[in-house]
Order: sequence, then structure tokens, then C-alpha cells
Amino acid sequence: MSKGLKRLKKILHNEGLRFTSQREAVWNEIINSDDHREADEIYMAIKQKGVSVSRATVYRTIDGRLKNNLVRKLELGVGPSKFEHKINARHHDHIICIQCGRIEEFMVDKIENLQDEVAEEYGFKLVRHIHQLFGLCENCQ
Amino acid sequence: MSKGLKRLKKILHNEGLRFTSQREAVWNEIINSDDHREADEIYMAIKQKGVSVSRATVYRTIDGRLKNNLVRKLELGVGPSKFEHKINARHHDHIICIQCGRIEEFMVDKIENLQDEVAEEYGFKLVRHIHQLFGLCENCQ
DNA sequence: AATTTCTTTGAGACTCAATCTCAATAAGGA
DNA sequence: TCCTTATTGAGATTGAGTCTCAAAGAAATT
Repeated sequence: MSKGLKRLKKILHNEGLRFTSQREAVWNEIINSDDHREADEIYMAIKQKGVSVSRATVYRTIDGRLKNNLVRKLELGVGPSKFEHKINARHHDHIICIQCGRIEEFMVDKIENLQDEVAEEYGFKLVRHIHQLFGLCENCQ
Repeated sequence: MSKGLKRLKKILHNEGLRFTSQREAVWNEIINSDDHREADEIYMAIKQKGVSVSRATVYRTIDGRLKNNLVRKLELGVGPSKFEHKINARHHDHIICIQCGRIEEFMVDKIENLQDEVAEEYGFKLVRHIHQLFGLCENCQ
């Protein structure tokens, strides 16, 4: 059994959830890609591989992974949300080309720290943040 | 005629658009509130005041004001978008309580500058950005 | 003021991502 | 293998937002 699969079984077991071929398939799709993918892409890819699955199950399964923080949801304000796994991934935010849809990842410690200071100043306990830069990439200018 | 109304007429004239009671009403709702309001709230408020208007027109009119940069759209990832006017307003971002929905505005020059540097580094020409901090405000912790 | 032109409006249909329903299916412990 | 109960899936539903197109009404022209 692969390392990733073992990991999934452990996660599910810890939460008292059952291991199913659908959950395995969704998990595989997500951890085996470093792209930012839509639920429907994942759904299609699984069907393509001959595993029976429904859109509802894809959404449900991703939701579970979101809750235990193994997947991140990207809402770009247009079109469906995209998802990326958080296995061995450092925190990062995104810079998006509004023309071609290209997505790059960035991470600036100073910004992260300044965010903490803002939260502190306003008396907020920070849970998460969205930081997205939109513009034209070099190919689209 | 009020100053705001004159302003609207000028804007519409410059764009070759007609001045209508619906556009006047939407404009008034937006500039006379410093809140972050939903399209439907604006729609209801206008009806309340006895002006005939439809949801479609509210959305269309706000869209127009978005395009000429007099209004800003806030997408919080849950529920409908919110809108705020940009008259005499300095740029700011938002910190949002995930419990009670409270929204505060913040602005940190250093973050703005660091964003520009990121865009530069990735070869992007920056058009806009979203920076939202989500957490629990002091009342909700 | 009447006519003409052409933009704007509004009721309701439609879109589309995402969620919900609930009967049928299938994990996994006994 | 049986039994309990979580999970699945087809399709209905939701909800924000957009679209349609006939009717209304700005504003320019006479």
C-alpha cells in the first residue's frame, strides 16, 4: 500500500469515517497534482479512470479534506473554486493573471507578520486570510 | 440640485448614458451609506422609498459604477457580495469576523508596497488585489 | 408640444456552482 | 455471513447573479 493511501486510511480511521473507493480516488487526484484544480476536473478525471463517483461525493470528500486542513480552497471570484493539496507545502498566497488565468504562488514573511499586527491592533484572533494579486502576466501585457 | 446628484448626471452624460430615477435611487443609496451593503438591501431600501426598481436594474447600475471605479465590490466567499462607495475614501482592505460578520477596514502602506514588489518580481502588471483577514473579533472570542 | 429614436427598465426565465434528499448500496465490526 | 449504520448517487433544489425582450420613457429634433 502506498504511503499516501496509508495516510488517508489513518485520517479516515481517526475521524471514524469509512474508507471507500470514492474517497480514495478523490484523495489520489488531489495529492498527485500540484495544480489548482476545479471540483469538476477532479470528478471527470476519476470517471475517466473508471471509478464510479458523483459530483456530490467529490464536493463532500473535498469538504472533509478542507476541514482537516489537508486541502485549500481558492475562490477567484469568477468561475468555480479551485483546490490544492497542502501536503509538504509551505503557506503561500496567489498572484493571478486576469487574462490567461495563470496562477503563481508567492510568500512574503513581512506581509504575514504585518497581517498579524493588523489583527492584533483590531483585537481580532486571526483564523485565515485571503491575499490575491490580480494583474496581467508578462505574456498578456 | 445636490452636489452628489450633479455628479451623477455628469458621469452619465460623459458616458452617453441617460439619467433615470432608478439610477438616481441606486446612486443615493450607495453614496449616503458608509456601510458594506448587499444588492438586495439596496433594492429593498429603494422600494421602501416608493421608487419603482427591479433587482436586475440594481445589479446593472452597480456594475456601471464599478466600471468607473466609484464603487467597490467585496466578495466574502459566503453569501452575496457587498458594495461600498469610493467617494472621498482612501484605499483600504478588510478584516472580517467569521462569527458576527463585523467588517473593519485597515490600510498598511508597507503591505501595499510589498505587493508591488511581488508583482514586479513575477513580471505582473498589477490591476487590483484582494486582501481579507478572517478571524474572531474581541466580542466573539 | 409632438414626433422620433434609441436607451433603459422589469418580470420572470435562466445559469451555474454548490448543496440537499433519500432510497439503495456497501463498509466493517460482531 | 449477518447486521448496523455510514456513504453514495441521480436528480431536485438553492441562491446569487445574468439575460430576454416587449413596454416604457429619455432626450434630441422638428
